[in-house]
Amino acid sequence: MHDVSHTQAHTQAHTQARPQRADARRNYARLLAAAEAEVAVHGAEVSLEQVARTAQVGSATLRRHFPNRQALLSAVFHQRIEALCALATDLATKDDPRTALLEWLRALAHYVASARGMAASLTIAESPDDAEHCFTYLATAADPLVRRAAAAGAVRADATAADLLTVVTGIALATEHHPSGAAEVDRLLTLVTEGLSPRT
Amino acid sequence: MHDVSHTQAHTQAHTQARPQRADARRNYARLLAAAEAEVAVHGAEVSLEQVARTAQVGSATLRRHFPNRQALLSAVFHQRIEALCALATDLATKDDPRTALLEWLRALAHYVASARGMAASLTIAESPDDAEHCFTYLATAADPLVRRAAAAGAVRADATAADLLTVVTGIALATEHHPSGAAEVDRLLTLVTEGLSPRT
DNA sequence: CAGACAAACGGAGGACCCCGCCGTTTAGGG
DNA sequence: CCCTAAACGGCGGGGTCCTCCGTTTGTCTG
Repeated sequence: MHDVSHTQAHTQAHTQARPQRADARRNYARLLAAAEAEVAVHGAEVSLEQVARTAQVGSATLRRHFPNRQALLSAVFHQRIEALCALATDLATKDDPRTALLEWLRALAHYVASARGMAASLTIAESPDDAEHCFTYLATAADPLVRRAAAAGAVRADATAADLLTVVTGIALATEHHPSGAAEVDRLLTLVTEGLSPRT
Repeated sequence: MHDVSHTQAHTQAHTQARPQRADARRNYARLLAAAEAEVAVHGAEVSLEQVARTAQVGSATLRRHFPNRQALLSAVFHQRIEALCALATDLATKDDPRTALLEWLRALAHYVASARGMAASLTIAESPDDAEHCFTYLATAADPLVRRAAAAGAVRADATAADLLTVVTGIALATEHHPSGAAEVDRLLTLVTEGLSPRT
């Protein structure tokens, strides 16, 4: 199935010994580098034409490697997503459940606030079959962390990893155009973890 | 000066308070009606051309009445904003501080979740001089409510009305493309008001 | 080493959008 | 009934997204 080439192209930034031509690999790398630079400046609504131009590549080539905007964004943020997943599995073994979860949430907030467009890319579900969608990827990685915290009574039992993810990305989205920036995100995160108005 | 409808007064207060020509008023009304319909379908990223087309009006006429996208969105959501402000002042006198605030937050969440594009329009600060920007408008209206709750110890002292507003709109933004919709927003709101992980 | 063939490329072009300009229409006061 | 300023809207330039399609080029094979 043609999906093989796509999956390979997107997620396999590390292992690429596949039936792909050398020039294709080269262009993929140029596109990814250009996309990182452009997204860092313009966020998730970056002009795809501009990315192709920066990479000195035809616009059709970009679309061949990344069929839609979300695919490009996923690739751009893939390393950061991976790092967060690794941190989640790491924290799941150490520390006490509550501080582990909080530390992870804070790391997530930091990433999402500092990388322009990352929060937006976590909310968009563009392709119907997004088994590899960044959001679910992160959610499944964080799930054990949340379950463990729930078991210890550190979070409400009905709170899922997806919920926490949604709240954090939401805060980032709402503060993105906001000048104060990352500091604001951190403040709001503590606000919601402690509770806006907890029952006495 | 302010004899005209509220919606009109809001957008045109700073440009001109003079009596408009009859055709201008008529076109304004048509544009607003068209915008409400289109925004309800396509959200905040609605095509301005499409709005003008639906209103059977030239695109320049739209730009004359609404100099930028945010102005149009502000007008579209003005009634809802007004209603929320009225509710805020109403609740500020009745009920106990905490339930009053919570009720208002819930009402806000409901509005923002049901009206497509409203959350987005609350985050965008397009024009530099937006003293009448919807967000600040709402924030000042909610401020007494928050202060009263803070005085009663129902919210953290460092939480401002703008903070609560940001959190709620953020949740709405993060769940907008999400199929589950308004129910999800409500769930997440209780989650953050109670606290994701309050200290024991 | 020299084809051959599929993989990959990139330009062109259509559809749409935002935006400003500017000539034309028309409402409404004198 | 005019006259003027307010209001209108068409047009064109520049941009993006996206698709098609002819051309180049890597790579595999004989």
